[in-house]
Amino acid sequence: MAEETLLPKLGMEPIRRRQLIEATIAAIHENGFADATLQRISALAGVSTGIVHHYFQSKADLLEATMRQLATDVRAGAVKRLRHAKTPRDRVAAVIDGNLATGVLSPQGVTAWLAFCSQVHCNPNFRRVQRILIDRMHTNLAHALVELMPRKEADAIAEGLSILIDGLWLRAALSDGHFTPDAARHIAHDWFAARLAQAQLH
Amino acid sequence: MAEETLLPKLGMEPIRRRQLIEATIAAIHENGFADATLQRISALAGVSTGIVHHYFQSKADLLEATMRQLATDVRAGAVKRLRHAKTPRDRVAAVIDGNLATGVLSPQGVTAWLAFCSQVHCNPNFRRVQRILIDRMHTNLAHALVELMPRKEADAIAEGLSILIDGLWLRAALSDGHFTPDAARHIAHDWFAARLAQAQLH
DNA sequence: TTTCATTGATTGGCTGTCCAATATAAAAAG
DNA sequence: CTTTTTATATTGGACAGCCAATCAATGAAA
Repeated sequence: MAEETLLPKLGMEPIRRRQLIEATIAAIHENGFADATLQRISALAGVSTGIVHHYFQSKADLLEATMRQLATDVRAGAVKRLRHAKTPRDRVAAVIDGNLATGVLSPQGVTAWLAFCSQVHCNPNFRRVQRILIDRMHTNLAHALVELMPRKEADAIAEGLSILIDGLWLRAALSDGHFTPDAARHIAHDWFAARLAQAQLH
Repeated sequence: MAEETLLPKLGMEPIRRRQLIEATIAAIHENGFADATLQRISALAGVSTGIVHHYFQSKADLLEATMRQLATDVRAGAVKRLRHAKTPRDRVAAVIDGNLATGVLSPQGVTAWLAFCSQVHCNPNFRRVQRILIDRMHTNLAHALVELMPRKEADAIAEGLSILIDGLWLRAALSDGHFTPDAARHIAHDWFAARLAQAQLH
């Protein structure tokens, strides 16, 4: 897509890798996982088909790198916000807002992530990436909540909240733009507040 | 899969269609959407490859019929339970239990459904099927809740609950069996109770 | 010169689709 | 109760087309 006017012929690797990963996400968004061929991907990236195997071992390698990139981007949003959080409630809010940030919930990103999720069962590498992301989200939430309530309850609420966030991702992918990140965050905060209020009654 | 000992040579259509749809679900579960080829599907069904085009116009037709079948099965679970529900709360419980019934949350079923969802953006037919299912779930929930609170709040809770249920489906697909339908229903009921309690405070 | 970057044609394999050939059960005719 | 006819059911191979992967050749910077 982006045409570099100058031609830096050395150190192209990180540039091309990122370019191809972006193109892979776009191709999955447009054609679906099954029809995201190397031809379409390299065309979207504005390079020849042969170049893919110069920077990635195989198509599977490119796909795995793409999923890793998506996971890293999501994770970065939460980590950034967690640094400025003081109270346990702040930290829960940081996880919610990080995982449902506007950049994270882009139509292309969520569609691609969903496609990778649908392959988790038959691809151990995909499963590992997905597992790590979910586990870290759960850990962050549970660590914050355990300061407010017994461990058992904290775990239960952390699990429920992470599932709700998953549902919001899914809805964002399915409604493709007509469901704003703002609305998603509002729903998550709302339901968490209700659940927390009930937990602190007894 | 199932071998019919007698050979009824007439009226095979409904039998074969169901057989191929089941095999499609199994193939997606085992190989993923992209590698669920007609060869694998027909092999799983125990028939030749040519027979697919005798009962379905094309592979796309078979896939669409498969997604429709999954949607119909889910819907049937909710409709059945709704008939015996008297109070608004009963009806909400019916929707929750119907959409998260043990049969509905089978590993094969949720994996296949998730795969279809990942194609929703680039396939209008898939999008239509998915839309109808979500809309009906929302309508059922909202109709029940509007008897307990103002329409605006009822809509909000209906939307949140349907998103939570989506998240539970997703989690069931990703954890592939290690997440029981019982646990899913418990989480849904729990969070709904908390949200309802908060809504009725003012 | 040497090394990295890039191209585009080629290859072998697998895909969905189509189709002629065959088998079987039901219906019709003798 | 046969025999013939008809319609349905099923097979497996042929076909063109597309795929990922490979590679020899070329271009450009160091």
